[in-house]
Amino acid sequence: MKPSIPKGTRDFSPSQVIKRNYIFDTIRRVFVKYGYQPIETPAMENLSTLTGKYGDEGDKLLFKVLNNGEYLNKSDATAFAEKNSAKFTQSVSKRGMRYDLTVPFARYVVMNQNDINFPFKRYQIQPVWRADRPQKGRYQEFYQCDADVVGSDSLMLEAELAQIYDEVFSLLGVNVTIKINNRKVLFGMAEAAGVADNFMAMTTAIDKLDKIGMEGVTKELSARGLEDAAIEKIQEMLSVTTLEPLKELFKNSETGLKGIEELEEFHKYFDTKPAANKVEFDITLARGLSYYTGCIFEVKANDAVMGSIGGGGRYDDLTGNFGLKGVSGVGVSFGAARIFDVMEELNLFPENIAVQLKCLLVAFDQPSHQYAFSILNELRSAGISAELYPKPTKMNKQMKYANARAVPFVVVVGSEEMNSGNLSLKDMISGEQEKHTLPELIDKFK
RNA sequence: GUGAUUGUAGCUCAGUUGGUUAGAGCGCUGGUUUGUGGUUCCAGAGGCCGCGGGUUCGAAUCCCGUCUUUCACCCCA
Repeated sequence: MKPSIPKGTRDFSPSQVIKRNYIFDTIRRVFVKYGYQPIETPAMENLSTLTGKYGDEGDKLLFKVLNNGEYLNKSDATAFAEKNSAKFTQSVSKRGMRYDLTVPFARYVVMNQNDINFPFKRYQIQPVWRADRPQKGRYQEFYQCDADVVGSDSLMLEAELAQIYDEVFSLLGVNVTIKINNRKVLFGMAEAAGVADNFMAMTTAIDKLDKIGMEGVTKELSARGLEDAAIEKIQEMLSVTTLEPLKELFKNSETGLKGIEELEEFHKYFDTKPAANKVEFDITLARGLSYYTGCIFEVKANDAVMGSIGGGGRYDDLTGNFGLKGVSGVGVSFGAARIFDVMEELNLFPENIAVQLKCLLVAFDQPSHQYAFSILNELRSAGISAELYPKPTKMNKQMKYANARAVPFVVVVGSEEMNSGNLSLKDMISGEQEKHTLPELIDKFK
């Protein structure tokens, strides 16, 4: 059979994993510095944990795991006859692949609430799965790197998370704009326009502003049943780029004013330290995930065409779904695959991270091969990443292998070297060769 | 889920209006050389032409289905 992998999934070669780990390590270091602790959760969750948390669209994108055993005995024959896939699926699948890291985290918090010391700051770097059609920068399996805090509603945490974004992306060398808005501001906008009932329709429409333009948004809003007068009011508010003018517009919306207050509070904390990247209020930022209730974030790369490479926000009642009320949470997520693509496109990976092997030993014959193995042991004992070609075959072949491995140095060992103890060190870039004793070599490689 | 698009050697791709044993470059293997690679020279291996069906004397080529690729929409990291 011809080997293949499922659509939307990828293999990662050594150099890709090394680059990806470079991103992960950078993110992890910053998370730890800000006091976040690691947890991991299973790839599979009970479907009941996942469904209903991401909206109808999200539910459709959940990967379901077929039950084991004689699952057809217990299946819903009526639903099958009616060709009701959703209902039938319920009867043959009780587990699903996790769709993000936030909902499993909320589940974890509720299950472990007695052992957790609140506020609880955790980070998590694991893959998630979505049954989406693959596209540019979209896969069915991808890594998320999340940091969340639960058990405090302090706006200081929003500021801290924005600082994490700023610090990670400046370490990686990616210029970004951190966009911030507040769901309460969006609700205030709906109230001010008199369309509070159509809040969700309004937010999904204006979220597309940068893509389809004001004209497209107008069309979309009127298609969703909004009155012309309301649309006009919304358009007026969408052109606002600062908080001040909104205060007058929101004078009858308690929620809207609260949103403005929260954003101001955020800035009181955040502005105490200069940031490397721009943090920008964007009233058109809406975000699809329906569990957000307060501040929302989105990060876009300035120098590459790519969807958002990070997002997050505050969710006041995510644990409420699992029976723990009154625990507020806020978190951010990094899209590792997209960050990878952006860094690749802009050539931002450091040159030397892919080269881990310091030197390759090659031997001419069997006695010198064994002697070279003892040299290899010495180098490794000194903490140097080294390798010996497994057989003393033709030099041509061994050198070709060295090239393919992109190793910077080759140590050539033959009877001459074995007798004198002076080893031939070949610089694979310049092609030059010189003799060194073992201690000299160790010194050079360190 | 909707609309397009792609599939031929390990990789990148040719393959004429349907016509005999399907080609190239790179890579790979062996030889040449031989105490030295990123530069030769010679030889060789490797293809259910994505998969299934159909039209035809004859299909890589035309038709249908299916899977896959890429892209846009929906949605989203």
